Amino acid sequence: MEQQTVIDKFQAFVAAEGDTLLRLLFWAEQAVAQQLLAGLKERGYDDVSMAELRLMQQLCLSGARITELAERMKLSKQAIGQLIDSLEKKGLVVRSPDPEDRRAKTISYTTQGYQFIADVIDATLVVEQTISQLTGSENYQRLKSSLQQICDVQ
Amino acid sequence: MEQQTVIDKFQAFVAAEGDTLLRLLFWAEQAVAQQLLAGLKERGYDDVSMAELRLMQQLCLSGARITELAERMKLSKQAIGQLIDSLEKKGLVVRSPDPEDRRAKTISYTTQGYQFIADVIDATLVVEQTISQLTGSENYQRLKSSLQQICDVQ
DNA sequence: CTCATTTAGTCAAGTTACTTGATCAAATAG
DNA sequence: CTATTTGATCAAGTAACTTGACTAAATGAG
Repeated sequence: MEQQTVIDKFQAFVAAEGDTLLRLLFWAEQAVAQQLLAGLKERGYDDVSMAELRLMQQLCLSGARITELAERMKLSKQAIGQLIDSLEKKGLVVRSPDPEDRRAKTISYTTQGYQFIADVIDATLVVEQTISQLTGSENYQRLKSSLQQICDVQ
Repeated sequence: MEQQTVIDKFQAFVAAEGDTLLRLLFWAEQAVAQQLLAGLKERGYDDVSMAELRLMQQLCLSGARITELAERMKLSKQAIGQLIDSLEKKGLVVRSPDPEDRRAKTISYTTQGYQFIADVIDATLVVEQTISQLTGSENYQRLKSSLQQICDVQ
């Protein structure tokens, strides 16, 4: 009976507050990722994983060295190296020697990789517009800025 | 130069719209998960993974049979079975024969599992309160309901 | 009632997305 | 100029899944 109250407590919490923030974030991310992957499939890409996609995006936004990518994505250099291997095999990126540091390598898009990223942006715009219409654009802006605030804490 | 415009386009999008919704969801979830795991560590739990934690929560909210848990969590029955194995080894749940169906098994918390879930609820409340103060409680409610809307589409 | 089918769960093996530890060569600091 | 740090890689291990094959129990149709 002490035990039952614990479950009751949680269920009452869920009833009152709606689902847990963490669960909502998890499922919302799953849903949006699914929509984006579907959009990419329509555009002819069906063998790129979310991990690879995240790296392709990060490559747009920050430096092109493995060490920097690892820092930004909060992963080990080895993890990034493996993802680069995979993207290289798929013909989306290439490693080339860094002119400023002979230990380092610069990661850059192939022509095919640029096309891919263009399609990702396109598909992303569609997904974001759909969701903006769903929530209302005012709520959508607020949603994004609240999420940004949560990220900024770390 | 055609290629450069693609990156420019994305960077312009990011500059104008803030980060991508998907990236924000990803990083926000990471941040909140980290806070919750830290809270659980303070309460003496340091060997429970997020996958296990999600299952422990789901067990509160819906039926206790592997098949139903698999449906709710959108995972295979085998995946749930493996997580149950692991949670059983940690002493948090037990399998017992289902009285209504001799093929089936009922998953229930051990005493230790109930205590764990009570601590999860406690830690969750702290995390949610912290974030609610960060965003403002009005924004926080809007955030949750927008996320719920996004989840409901699927 | 019986036989065919579906359903609940498990076993085994494979994949993805990571991790840690060791190593090597190049850069940098004292 | 030597000692240390840094950028990347090799190798091996783990977590969190997946698919496919299987068993036993439930169900439904004739």
